[in-house]
Amino acid sequence: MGHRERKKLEAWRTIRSTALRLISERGYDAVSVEDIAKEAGVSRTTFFSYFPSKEAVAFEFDPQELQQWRALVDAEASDQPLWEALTDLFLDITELLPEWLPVQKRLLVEHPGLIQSARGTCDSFAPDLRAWIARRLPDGDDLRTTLLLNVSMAAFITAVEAWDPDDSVDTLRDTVRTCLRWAGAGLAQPVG
Amino acid sequence: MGHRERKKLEAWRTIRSTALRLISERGYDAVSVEDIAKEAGVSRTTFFSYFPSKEAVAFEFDPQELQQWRALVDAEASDQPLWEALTDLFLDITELLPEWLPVQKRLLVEHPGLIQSARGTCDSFAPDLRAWIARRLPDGDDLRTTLLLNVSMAAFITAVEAWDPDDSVDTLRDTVRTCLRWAGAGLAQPVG
DNA sequence: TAAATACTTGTACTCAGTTCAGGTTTCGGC
DNA sequence: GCCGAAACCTGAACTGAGTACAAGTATTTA
Repeated sequence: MGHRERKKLEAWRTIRSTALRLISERGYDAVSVEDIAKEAGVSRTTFFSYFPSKEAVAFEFDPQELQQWRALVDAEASDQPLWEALTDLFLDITELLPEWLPVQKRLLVEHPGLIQSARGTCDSFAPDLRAWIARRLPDGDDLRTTLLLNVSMAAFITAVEAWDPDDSVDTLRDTVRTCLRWAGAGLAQPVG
Repeated sequence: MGHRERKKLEAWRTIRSTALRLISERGYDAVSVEDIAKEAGVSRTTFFSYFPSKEAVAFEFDPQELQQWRALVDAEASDQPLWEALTDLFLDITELLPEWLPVQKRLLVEHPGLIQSARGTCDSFAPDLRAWIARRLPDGDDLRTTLLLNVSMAAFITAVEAWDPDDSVDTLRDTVRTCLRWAGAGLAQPVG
């Protein structure tokens, strides 16, 4: 990892942590992009070269962690059934972001309007997941692929929504497992 | 329906149709709120008293149609199993918005960034649907209720995403039925 | 060391969204 | 029909997000 790349990641993390700290302290609306940039020792222009929007800075994935997760997806070659393997990939995601997750969740609780952009976070890993599902499904059934992707994400998001950030991340993982299991078993059935 | 209420609905519809027309003609980014307001014969301030944002004007439900759908939900008392009844409620939604749906879908195809706010449209009926589900589920199982809501919406959205706006709305309905059936049967199972 | 390339910065701009004070329209009671 | 209250519309002025760009600085490669 060259000097340049290292500095870039460092800057990314400085901006993100500064942003989440300020927002936790003062609330989302009371913090401007200019505040964040100034506090992170960077210009407003540079802020927008790292993050496409103010909302993104709160929810986007750490580039390195995302890369690690992508490697896991590519390497996934277990003999588990599709849905179980998919569940594990979502559990992997929760492993990658234990640091900021409680802060982000608290932010969401206080500011429900941000849920939309929090969901947008999924866009960063959805394409990889979609390709992975398509690979494991018989010949190009696009509708089924998209449905598996969207429904599994919905189950995942449901678990995150239901999770109390004051509880441990393990609690979240249990809920993720439950939601994915229920969705996999079929929601038309009574609880089983 | 008093004079006041009627005028308000009329203004709402004028603004919406003007907005969708201009956006179809020139593209989303090339139309400003000021353009829409001017063309609709109303002030910018008034625009924002009808719609919370520029994105909302393209996707929000017609208040009257939403009210009609709510009446359907409240009246729903068939002896169908939960998941079938839920499917019908989603099909009812597609019945309410045949007029603008193709335009909206074309807008989404050309401008994928708007998908987030299109999903936000669901927020207008989600609470009603949630209450309906909770009523039909054994004692306050919040997690299960939310999961049913989120997964059924995900299946619905999948169908809309997969739908080609040049096809008939009946095609969309078929896809909605398919997606809901698959999700209800359990996605861990092979296609059935 | 020098040229090419990537990154940062300040400036200036557009436009979404909010606030507010004042004017206009509609409504209910008489 | 008349009048006061309430709802509604409007223009003006403001904040702050996001973009474009030209000039400067650091990094890489040869």
